[in-house]
Amino acid sequence: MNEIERFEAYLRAKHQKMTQPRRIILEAFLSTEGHLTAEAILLEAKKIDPGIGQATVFRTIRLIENAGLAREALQADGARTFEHLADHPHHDHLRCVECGKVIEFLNPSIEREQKKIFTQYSFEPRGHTMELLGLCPECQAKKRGEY
Amino acid sequence: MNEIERFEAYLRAKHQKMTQPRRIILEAFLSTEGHLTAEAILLEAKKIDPGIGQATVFRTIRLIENAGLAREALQADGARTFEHLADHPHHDHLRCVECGKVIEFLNPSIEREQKKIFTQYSFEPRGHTMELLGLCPECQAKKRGEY
DNA sequence: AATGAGAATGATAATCATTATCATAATAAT
DNA sequence: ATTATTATGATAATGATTATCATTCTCATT
Ligand SMILES: [Mn+2]
Ligand SMILES: [Mn+2]
Ligand SMILES: [Zn+2]
Ligand SMILES: [Zn+2]
Repeated sequence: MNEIERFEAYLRAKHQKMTQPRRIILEAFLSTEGHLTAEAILLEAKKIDPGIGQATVFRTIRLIENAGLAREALQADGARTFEHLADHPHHDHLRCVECGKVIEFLNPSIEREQKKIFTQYSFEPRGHTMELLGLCPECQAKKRGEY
Repeated sequence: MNEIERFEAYLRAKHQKMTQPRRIILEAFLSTEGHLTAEAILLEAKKIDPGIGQATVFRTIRLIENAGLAREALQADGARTFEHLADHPHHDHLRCVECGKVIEFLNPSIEREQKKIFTQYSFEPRGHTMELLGLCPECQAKKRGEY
């Protein structure tokens, strides 16, 4: 079952409707990689149909998220960003505080410890966010005056 | 050196001034525990001096943060929250997605692995955020119908 | 203690991302 | 095809944070 089909199944289960705008927004979103802002998704969707409204993008992103096809990536400054999960297993982020570069990684040992913490406090796991913040090698060089 | 003195030293180093509002806001902030929103800090500060303006609270929080006396706690919904670091070593958070309850913890093994990741990618560490999200025991009980 | 340049304050307006509203249009079950 | 229901998009509203700016406060210097 592909992403579109999964989205349709989700909507059916919720007695909601699959529509042209929703299909277009999902396609636009899936067509890109990385962390997208609602505005970026709107721009991409408008390439397919210029009539798409941004309210619909906000609404549809939430649907896609609830359908389990996307997750919110830790928001940088102003706007929230989202990343889709197609062919993209769980990972966390290492971000450069200077240039914003993002490296995705997965550390099994950390994931294991996190599970232990849920167990220790009898919490039912629902997810986690983790972002490591640092200065990337390039920005370190710039700081040193190597232009 | 206590918190107020550290704040004064920070301001002096930056050629900025210690003022009555700044002192009051810092005191109000320090007088509480937990994760405070700017508005909550304003309310606390107004108990000391009702004339304090909320713009000054926003400005002063940022100063306090840059002085290394506070950090932003992962924002829940709308408003950012801050927690002071006095007598409060580094920790991460386990939050209930239902009732918002927060448990603070520190896992040395995770901290160690995070350092390794910085090293692996040659990033100069600047910090990290981590929040585990789950359902607390009480909210699990409620979900089961035990009211 | 008085001065004065620079910095800070607080009231208010401005931003900007996200939500709410609502009249109109699209969807899907019958 | 009918129709009850839901979705859309334009627009206004919201709410947290920032910017503006005339007035007031600080503090190094006299
Ligand atoms: Mn990612
Ligand atoms: Mn905390
Ligand atoms: Zn960088
Ligand atoms: Zn709970």
